[in-house]
This record gives sequence, C-alpha cells and structure tokens, in this order.
Amino acid sequence: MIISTKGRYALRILTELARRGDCVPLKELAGEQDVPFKYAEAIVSNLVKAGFVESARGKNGGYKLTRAPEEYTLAEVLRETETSLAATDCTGRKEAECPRAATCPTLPVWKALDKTVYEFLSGYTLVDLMPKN
Amino acid sequence: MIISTKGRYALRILTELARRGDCVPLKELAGEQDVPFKYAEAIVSNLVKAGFVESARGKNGGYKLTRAPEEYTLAEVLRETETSLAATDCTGRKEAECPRAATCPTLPVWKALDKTVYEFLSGYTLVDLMPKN
DNA sequence: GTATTTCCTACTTATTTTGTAGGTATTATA
DNA sequence: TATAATACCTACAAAATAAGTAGGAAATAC
Repeated sequence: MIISTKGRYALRILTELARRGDCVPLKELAGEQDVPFKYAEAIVSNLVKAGFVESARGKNGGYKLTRAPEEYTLAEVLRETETSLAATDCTGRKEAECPRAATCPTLPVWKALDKTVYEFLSGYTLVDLMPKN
Repeated sequence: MIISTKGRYALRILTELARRGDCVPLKELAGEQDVPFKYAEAIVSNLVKAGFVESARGKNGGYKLTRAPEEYTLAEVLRETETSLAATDCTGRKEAECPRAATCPTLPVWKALDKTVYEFLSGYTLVDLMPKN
C-alpha cells in the first residue's frame, strides 16, 4: 500500500479547510470528515510543520490553509504525510541498505515506477478533491 | 508499499528460471537468489497455481517456466504474488466496505492511479530483469 | 529402499499502521 | 481574573500485515 489512511485523512482535512476558508477548530474538521480526533491531531501537526496550514491557539483558534487550494498537489501533500511514497523498500526506507543495489537489474524499474507515480500525483490538486455541488 | 519482498522474490526466482532454462530444484533457486528456502516454497507454490511454472516431484525434480521469459509481464506476476497491487485500501482490500465510495471525490483518482501503475508494469517482462552479461 | 525433491498445514516473529491517554501551554471573552 | 476552548506534546497500546519457520507427508529417479 503506497497511500495509507494517514495521507488520505490529511487530504480530507485539507479539502475541508479549502471548502470552509476561514479558521476551523480541529474538533469540527475531524468530526466533519470522520477522522478520529486524536489521530487527526498528529496528522495536522505534520501539516503545520510542513507549512501547509497555520494554526491559532486558544479560544476561537483552529487551522487554515496558507495557500490557495489549487496550489496543493497531491504529490506534495502525500510526500509529507506518508511514511514513504516509494513503491518498494528498494527505493524507500531501505534504499541505502541493499547490497544488490549496484548491480540489481530491477532497481531501475522501481525508480521509473516511483517517478511515474509522482508525476501522476503532481497532476492533481486539492481542487480536484472538492465536492462539486 | 505496493510491492513487497514476496513479489520481488517471485520475480527473482522466475528470472533465475529464465536464465537457467531447464528444470531447477528450489534449493538451488533459493540459494542463488538469497531467498529463505521455506519462504521460497510458499512463493513458488503460488507460481505453480498461477500456471507460471510447472513442477516435477521427486529426485531430479524442480521447477521450470511454462512460457518464454518475454511472455511474463511484471503486472501479471505481481498481481498473482502480491496481496494487493492497489495503491490504497479504497481500491484494494476494503473496496467494498467504504460507505463513502458512492460519492467520494478522491476515489476516481485512486482508480486512475492503479491503472497508471498497472500499465507501467505491463510494459516490462522478465527479459528486462535479466542481467545483461 | 533410499535420497531427493515437491507439497501441505500450521505456527511464530517482526514491523508497520492506526489509534489512545493524559496532560501542558495559549488565548478570547465574560 | 477566572473559565472555557483550543492547539501542542510525549508516551503508550492495539490491530493488522508482512516475513519467515517447523515438521512432516507424498512422489519419483536411481
């Protein structure tokens, strides 16, 4: 599985923020989008660190996007929120470890696959995920 | 991770069979390709069931390909050996379960991604994985 | 009849994903 | 200034999946 709930929840939360526009507390975001609140906290924390959203603390606080919705590609968001977008360990977490890497005839295929996926995901933005009516 | 060791080991074993041509006992295949023997047994069992290799039991037994190496696409092999090739649970194991499916704006994106990946993997065969010298 | 091999079922371990618990710091507002 | 609502932080726990093992039964060449 390339794309886990973590990344998909992140997209849901961002999409909801795009729909609402103003500052929204996490409680509402998580509720609206069926994301477990405590899990959502961890996810949004990443989004803040990555600069995708900004937060306001205290009463009336919440989150809002830092850019226009069409400026968030899925590739960019998922790269930050997923543990790894790589199709194999060979090009992901264990890339450095494999003793076969230098001569492996399959490695170039995985690299090309990763590139294909990344380019595919770069072709969509949050706008493409917003309900149309 | 779309492609786990299970699928990659399967490809290694098939590639080795392609290289050797004749009937090869698993002990040699697994040894040559650094695949744990007992794990290899489980994997080859799938390959037999899928019709990719045929087996001969008893002394001097082993496995051999049922077709020419260029007739095995990676897509085909990985579809049989991986638990799921889908990029998300939404289009894989839990496809039927999701209550959002009917209206989910993201689902078509995952479907298109799966298609992209599948077509990519259909563009390679065992021959592309064989060492050139 | 013996050595070698595939085949079969069940179990175990390691890793990753998914989520929870419990609290601290900050801020608007009454 | 007290209160309620909120973000932020660290650590833990549960569930699911991937990866690998164990032990033997059945077949076959020699």
